[in-house]
This record gives sequence, C-alpha cells and structure tokens, in this order.
Amino acid sequence: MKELATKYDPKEVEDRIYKSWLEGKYFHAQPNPEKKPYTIVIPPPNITGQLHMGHALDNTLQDILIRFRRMQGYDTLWLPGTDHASIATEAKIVAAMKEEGITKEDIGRDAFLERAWEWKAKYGGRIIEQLKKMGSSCDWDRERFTLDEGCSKAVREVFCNLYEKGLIYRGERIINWCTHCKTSISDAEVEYEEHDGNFWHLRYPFKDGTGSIEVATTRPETIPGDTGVAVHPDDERYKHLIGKTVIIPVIGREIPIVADTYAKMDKGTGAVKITPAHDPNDFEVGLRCNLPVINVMTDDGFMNEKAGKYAGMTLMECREAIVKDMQQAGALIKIEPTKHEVGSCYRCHTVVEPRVSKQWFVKMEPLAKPAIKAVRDGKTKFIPERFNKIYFNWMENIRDWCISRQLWWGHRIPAWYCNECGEITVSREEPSKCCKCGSTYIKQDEDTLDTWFSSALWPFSTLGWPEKTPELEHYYPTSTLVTGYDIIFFWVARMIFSACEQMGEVPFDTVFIHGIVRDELGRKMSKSLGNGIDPLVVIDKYGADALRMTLATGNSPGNDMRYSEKKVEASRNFANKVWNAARFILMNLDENEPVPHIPEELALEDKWILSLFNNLTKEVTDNLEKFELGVAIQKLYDFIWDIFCDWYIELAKIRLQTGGEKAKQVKAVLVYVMSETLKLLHPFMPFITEEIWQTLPHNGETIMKAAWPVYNEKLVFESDEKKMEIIMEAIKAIRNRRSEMNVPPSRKAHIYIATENKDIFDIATVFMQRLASAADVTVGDSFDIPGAVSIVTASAKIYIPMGDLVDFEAERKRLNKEKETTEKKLAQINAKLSNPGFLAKAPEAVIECQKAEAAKLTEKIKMIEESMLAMQ
RNA sequence: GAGGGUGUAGCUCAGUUGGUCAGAGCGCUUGCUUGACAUGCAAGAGGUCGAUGGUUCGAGCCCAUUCAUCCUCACCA
Repeated sequence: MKELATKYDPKEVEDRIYKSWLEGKYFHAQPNPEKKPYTIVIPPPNITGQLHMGHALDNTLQDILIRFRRMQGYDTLWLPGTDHASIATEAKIVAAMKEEGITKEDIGRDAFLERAWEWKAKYGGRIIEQLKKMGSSCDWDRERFTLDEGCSKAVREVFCNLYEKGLIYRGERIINWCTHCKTSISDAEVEYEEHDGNFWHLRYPFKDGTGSIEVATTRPETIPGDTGVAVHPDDERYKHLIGKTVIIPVIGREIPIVADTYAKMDKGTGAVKITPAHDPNDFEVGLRCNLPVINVMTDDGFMNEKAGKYAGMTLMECREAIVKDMQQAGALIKIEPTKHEVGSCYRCHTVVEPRVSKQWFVKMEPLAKPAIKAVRDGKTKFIPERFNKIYFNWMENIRDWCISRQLWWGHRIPAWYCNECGEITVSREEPSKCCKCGSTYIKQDEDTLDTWFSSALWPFSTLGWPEKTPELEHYYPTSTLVTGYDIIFFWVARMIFSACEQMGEVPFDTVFIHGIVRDELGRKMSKSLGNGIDPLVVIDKYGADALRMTLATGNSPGNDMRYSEKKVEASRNFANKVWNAARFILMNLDENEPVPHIPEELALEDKWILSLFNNLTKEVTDNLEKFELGVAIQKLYDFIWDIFCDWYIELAKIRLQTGGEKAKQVKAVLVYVMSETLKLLHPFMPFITEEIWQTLPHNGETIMKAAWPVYNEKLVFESDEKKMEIIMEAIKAIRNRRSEMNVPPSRKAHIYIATENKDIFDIATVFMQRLASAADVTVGDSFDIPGAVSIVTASAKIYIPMGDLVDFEAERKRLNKEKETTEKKLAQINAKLSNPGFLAKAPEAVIECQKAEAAKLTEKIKMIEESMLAMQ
C-alpha cells in the first residue's frame, strides 16, 4: 500500500500533479457530438498582467465549474487565452523605449510592432504560467490571443460586416482624449471622480458697447475655443439679445449670441458660452447653430496656436493665466467654489479632455436593441439577477462607441483612403486600388481598434469563426461566463450585442458575476495603496488548494469579499484535516487492498454516514448547478470535519481494533465515503484530492475523470439517522456534564441509561466507552442510583455516579434551570399548535414536526422531574 | 439627479423557494500527550438578525418607511 507523507507539502505535490494532468491530456477537449457540451471561455487576462487576487478568484470559480461538469460527464471545454491590451501594452513598450531615449516615432510603426511582438513573446506567457499554478484545467492546446491570425480575421470580418450594414461610420465628434496615452478612448473607459473646482463667472461685453452678458465656466482654458453664447429662445431676459455680437474678453474675438433650448433658463444666469470643440453638448449646439469649431489643444495636453498668447502652455497654466488676465481686464465677476466630476483615463488616470476629433464609431442603437431583448427573454441569464438592471440601464442609454485608437499595437482599421478621390475602401483583404475611382494611390488608416472590439468577439472568434469549424458547431453558444461586475460594460455587454449581430445567437447561457477581492480593511487592492496580496506568494506558503478554498468559501455571487491570511490558514488547516483523515484510513489498509464495494452488512453508524453522504451528494450537486459555490464548499467542510472525522472515524476505530470481518466492513465504508467525498471536494481542492485519491484503492487514472457521485436511493437510511442522533445527543450531554464538572477524560465512569430505546443504547455502549469516557454502560428501564449525576435527553435518563464530585445543590439548580428552558420551548410550540390558523394553513409536515418536538420536550420535562424527585 | 448593494455573535461573513435558521471560521474562556491531525480533541460564553410599521397561522428572509454605509451610472453654465 502506498503511503502519504506525514505532512502535506503542497509545493511538492502540486507541480507534480499538474504535470501529470498535462501529460494525461485531461484538460484537452475534442468535439464529441454524442456528449453534451459545457463551455467556458476565459476572460482573457492582459499580456501585461501579473496574476492578482481578482484573477485568482475568477479562475478558481471557473475551474470549479469546469471540473464539476467534466466529472459529470459533459464534453467540457475551458478555452484559455490572453488579450493584447492595446493601451496598456503600448504604454509599457513606450516607457521601456523612453529608458533607451527613443520614441515610437523615432523607430516607426514596423520596428515598433516588432518590439511589441518581442515583448509579447517574452512576457505574454507569464500570466498563463501563473494560472497553471492555480490548478486551472484549461485546454492549453487551444490557447488563443486576441491578436492572433484567427482573431484578427474575425475582427476584420466583423468590422466589414458592420460597415457594410452602415453600423460603422467615421465622423467628427467629441470624444474623450487622453493626453498621456495620446489616443481617443471610449465613454466606458473614462472614470469619474469628484474634485474641488470653481465656477468662474465672466462678463462678455456686447460689441456695440451697450452692455454685457454674464456666463460661467468650470474650464476657463477652453475660452479661446468659444464660438458663441447660447440663451433659451423663450427667455424674456435675453430674447432681444439674440443675434447680437459679443466679444470674448482678453481674447478679443467676436462671437454671436444664439438661441438654443440647450440653455436652461433656470440654470446659472441662463446664458451659456459655447465651446463646440471641447464639450459634447456645446458641439451639438454648435451644429444646430452653425457655429465654428475651434480646437485649442494639442494632442499631448498643451494649448495650440489657436489659443493665441496661451499657445504652448499646459492646460493648467493656461487656466491660471486666463483667469488672471480676465481679472485684470475686469471681466471676472466672481469665483464660486464647487465640486464637480472630472473624468480620467482608466488606464493611466490622466485627466481626460473632451475634444473634437475624426474617429470611427459603432452605431449602437440597432445593436443594443436585440441585445436587450435577448436578456429580457432570458436567453442569457445574469447571476445574481440584479445585474440585469445594470445591463439594461447601460444598454438603453448607450451612445455610439468610439472604436478607433491612435495606437499602433492592435488591429489596424481595415480602411484605405484614396488620395485621388478621397473615397474610403473598407475591405477584408488589403485592396490594391480605390473601390470607386480605381486609383492605386491609397493609404490605410493609421489607427487601430479598441481592444474591447476584439474581446467582444472572444466567445466565437476563439472557436474558429468566421470559419464553420466543428468546435464552433459543438461548443457554441458557450455555457457560462464567469467575470467580475466591474467589467460588465466593457466586455459582457459588448460580447452580447456582437454575438447577437454576428451569430444571431447569444454568446452564453449564463453570466456568473462575482465581486472583487478586497484587502483585510475592505479597501480595493491597488498598486498605489500597495495593499495588493500576491496570490503566488500565498500559494507558495499555503498551497493553491488553500487559496482556492479560501476564495470559494463565503463567496456569494455578485458580492465583494475580504481577503485575510487568517482565512487561508483556516483553509490550510482543512487541507491538513483531510490529509490526516486519509492517512488514518491508509494506515489501516492492507497491502493491495481492493477497491471496496459497500458491504452487504452494515452497522448502524455505517448506514448513518452513508445516508448523510448521500444527502451531501445531492445538496452539493444542487448547489453547484445553481452556482452556489460558497454554500457547497461549506457543506463539504462541515461534513468532512464535523461528521466524518469527528464522529465516523472515531466510531470506526472500535471495529478497526476488533479486527476480523467487522474491521473489513468498516474499512470498506471508510474508503468508500472518503474517496467519494474526495470527488465532491475535487473541484474546490484539485491537488490534494488527486494526491489522496491516487493513494487510496481506486479505479481509473485520475480523479479528474472519475464519475461525479450521484444520489442513490439505496443509501437512504432515515431511521438509522434518527437512531444515531439519539446516541449522539446522549454522548454530547454526557461530555457536557463531565466538562462542567471538570472531570478529566482519563477518569472513566460507570454510566446507567434508563430508556425506552434499549436496542439503540445497547449498540451505543461501545460508543460511549470510546467517546464519553464510560467505563461501563448499563441499559435498563429505570435506575435508582443515589449520589449520581443525572442527565436528561429527549430519549434517555442517564446517571453517572460521581461520588464526591457531585454537588447536589448545584445539581438541583441545574436541573431546575434546564426544566425552565425546556418548558419555555414547549410553551412556544404549544402556542403554535393551539393556534387554529397554524393548524389550518401550515403544511402537514411542519405540523407533524412540531408535534413530534412537543412530545420530545414533554418527555424530557417528565424525566427531569423524576430525576429531581429522586434527589430528594 | 437616477439606480443598486450591504447592515446577522468581539472580527470576517454564510443563511438557497417564508416553517430544526439563529449558523460557520477566527478570536475568547475552560479542560485534554484521546494511537490520523495541537494546522488537533472536548466543552462553553456571546446575537431583540440596523430601526419602525405592515403582509402572513408563521418573517433574518416578503412589502413600506427610515437610519447608516458602500458602489455604479448620469448631469452640472
């Protein structure tokens, strides 16, 4: 018989086991039409990324689901891959080049991309290796990359499809501009934060010198871009001024007063300055009122030549200078402090400038509609359900999606401009000439696509689309998408509308949403706070199973959780418990012990544990199917520790010592329950369960492919469960009394049990010797033992002669107190049972249960009274 | 401005469709070299389930109001 080491050493076990899984190709999936598919596509981590707790949680949950379904017999595919992360990666490479003193413009596009690919080759696989440390059972043979050939083909296909349908267009719009990344970003990529700011109230004089009009701004640096002042057409105060010309103070440019309903009469002074190039609302007003658009900023955050004397200043310098000049010119009326939301880039946290720019956009409304319907119709379900609302809210108010980025690392936009006629040729393949005039003087768009444009296609691009592959046929639509709520807008929503449009079908049945892992104090883990916990460090210290168990335990869908090392310790202790239980069992097995069957003949405790295990199987399966992973692991924990180890193994020792047939019997049950429980535990703690399972007598190569336990009618032993409960209640009561009296376990005592359930307590005799420090047990109808401690349970009166240890006064008090609490309980139940409403409306089973409870309590009170009488 | 989450033992949190649901882990107290495990065993203390009202025979769970706290989205001349 193989042996387990005295101590579980995750470091030694995990790498060895993972390697054996890889060698066995157990993670690999091949489309098998005979079997039902279960598919998960991984949320592709950025190639720039390092494994953090968020990944650890996300991948633990996915691996639990995948391993569970694999064991259930599904044709299971967990498809891994990485995301090229255009902004993040490009920023890293630019930063690295800066160290060398060169810019990307210095070396040009091709050389830059060469460097990027080199970088990818060097670091892109790092996070994948880290995922493996977690035990992730991805099909690594199918690993994909958003910028690989297949994904790129899918991207071009989708771009062209949408363009041909008129759902992608190019135009001048206000977009969010990051002056650090020097690219446009989408609305979703802007994070807002409240900042202290000011309203600067300014006086714009009329050209004819007849007065002035007051306007206010929070961004004085945009004043050089003002091209109008708007008032509401019905505003009596200003009606007569419409059409008048005002002069921008300091700047000196003349601009008209225009009428537009955007100006709200009850807001501010009712007059609003219009800067079409730097504000989305102003842009619209500008269009309606035919105002010119003057962009006063450079793409790296300076004022440009249009800003006149302010050119070359940073935006902040310009703000200060303008305010100062306005004041000197007497145009500044007042400064009113205020708080306002300032947008910043979600990648680099630089303040984002709204700015007019020619970009590519996806027209969202026609795409959003079917995507909303799909979720409304339940084709894709969010778990927990409340995320439906968040999804709907976003989708229903969505604006067009700016998809072009002024970056090089990414999918280049498949559009070519004709130098002769200006026509745009959009094509899947590189065109040789203009589609309109046939000129060969064409040039491809310099920009690349938003990273999320390619990740939006992930569920089908990775399965081979636009080719009709067997994989796509079999594994699509995927089953479950596991991700955090922070990424619903970026990714989940975009996958749904992309799939609806391209595939005519939702990308997944279920979106299983989890929260974020916070630090011990409930703060978000972040680089700037330096409070991040490195999962790899935790794995190194406690093992991957312990980390996984920690992340699964107490995790409820959609909610954040706090990480603490104490929790990992608890999980590590649990692993240790499982390990030692197995060691104990193995210690008692013979060489070449065959794989056991459940014996024909079973003792009471065998039936009890089998029955409880059987229930556990049902509940854990049920919980996993409903994505209640935290509940499932809690049940496993309780069963293994409190039921199997603390009771069954202790009871098993009796027959193991006896030897012979009885020992054989109990060994079979021990091995059976242990190895079946390991299967239920395997999705949560894959390494330790595999290591132990391999050591126990088993059939098959790996626990990974062992059949998931199923509920078995033959293992239902309800009456035996009840009998065991009666015995356990008695044992606990005895322990309790002895403990209260400070009797050490070494001091054995005679125990007398007066009961109507003599058959049960006859069996319990040996149990009591083992677990309740009984020297001997006498079972009978009634006893009269002077000077004994008496203990009353619902089914027995127990006497323990304790001689001088007994304080009769205290005994009486204790019994009295117990009687009182029991009577209180009984009164509560009787109140229910005498309530006609309860009797009429409560289900039969509930009433029966209450009646039984009442009977038990009545019996108990009777016995307490008898005991008290006997003490007189 | 709109929407949402959370509030349960000292701490961190479970509690699945309203009826053995008042729970777990950690911490705390007490006692144990119990033949797998001190990363352990046994016993114990500790909670009006944020507050108030309602629905119901019955509410930690459903509804309304309210307080606290966190988050998301939107807007701001």
